[in-house]
Amino acid sequence: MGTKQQITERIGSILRESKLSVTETRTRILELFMKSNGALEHSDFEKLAGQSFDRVTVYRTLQTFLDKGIIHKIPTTDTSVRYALCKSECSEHHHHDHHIHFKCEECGNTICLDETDVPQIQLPKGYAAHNVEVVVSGVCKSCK
Amino acid sequence: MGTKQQITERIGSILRESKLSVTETRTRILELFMKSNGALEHSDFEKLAGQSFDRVTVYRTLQTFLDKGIIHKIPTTDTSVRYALCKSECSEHHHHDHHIHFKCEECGNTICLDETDVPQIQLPKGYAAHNVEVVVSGVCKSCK
DNA sequence: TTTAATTTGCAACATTGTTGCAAATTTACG
DNA sequence: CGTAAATTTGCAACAATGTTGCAAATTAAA
Repeated sequence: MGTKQQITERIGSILRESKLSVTETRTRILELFMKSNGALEHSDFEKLAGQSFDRVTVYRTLQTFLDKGIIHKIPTTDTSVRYALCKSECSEHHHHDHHIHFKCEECGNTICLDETDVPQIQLPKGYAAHNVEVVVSGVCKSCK
Repeated sequence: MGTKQQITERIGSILRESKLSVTETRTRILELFMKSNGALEHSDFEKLAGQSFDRVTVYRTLQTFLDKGIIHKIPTTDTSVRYALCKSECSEHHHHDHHIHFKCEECGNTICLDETDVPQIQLPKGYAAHNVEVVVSGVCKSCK
């Protein structure tokens, strides 16, 4: 994980690479992503950070991070939107988010399984696939 | 598809099998599901049916249909929730929804691909899978 | 350090989802 | 068929979530 110093350093370079100003809100939101071992949704930021974040700023920050390829969305069957950090090989124009997601039914956590391959899907004739999203639900390592 | 008469008949038996009263709202919502060749979200009902549905009734009807296994949800990366009709073999306690979903980037439609198998996913050690959701996005037959 | 560009926070608003309750509709049953 | 019981609906009121414009604050550039 690294020292607090190193994390701050890493966050700074992520933001600078994306040509974004290094601000307190952005730094703290990225810290929360790095500390959490799973996906976060909008309401988590207000909870995790107390009253200190303005709702609007969180919405705009997450949207900016999405645009720059710093985070990605994870599909859900409810109205919440979950976000997770992209790996370092991702950038605004080049994504390597080809991994599956796992949602634990016990702890509710959603994590990215980077080691697990996305399966090939044999579609019916006439369909062209651009992207495959896989979300497996079950019981995770820690909850077993 | 069948005549209007036959559809009404079919809807009646779906509702009776689930021990639900056959009401006008429920009948019309099921009709919309049957006529549409894809998944519907909440706002579609207000659009498709003009002003005639009360918002609250639509929410409650969809929740009831979910509870009874008449419809199922489809994962999305936005805040909307998409619903589609289950096949006839589904019921409150016994689901056969093991199919993948396809979202067309052109027409925006989401459909169930019943013929296509859900892939086996090889999870890391320590994870137990109960359910696998797959959503493929790309271009559908009609838009090609 | 000063200026220009970016970001933030507030207010106000729009949309989406929920709850309680009385009126209306549907079902069950004589 | 007609009545009583059960279910469903619609309204009002509210709660939660997401959006926009704009002035003040912060950050970057010189």
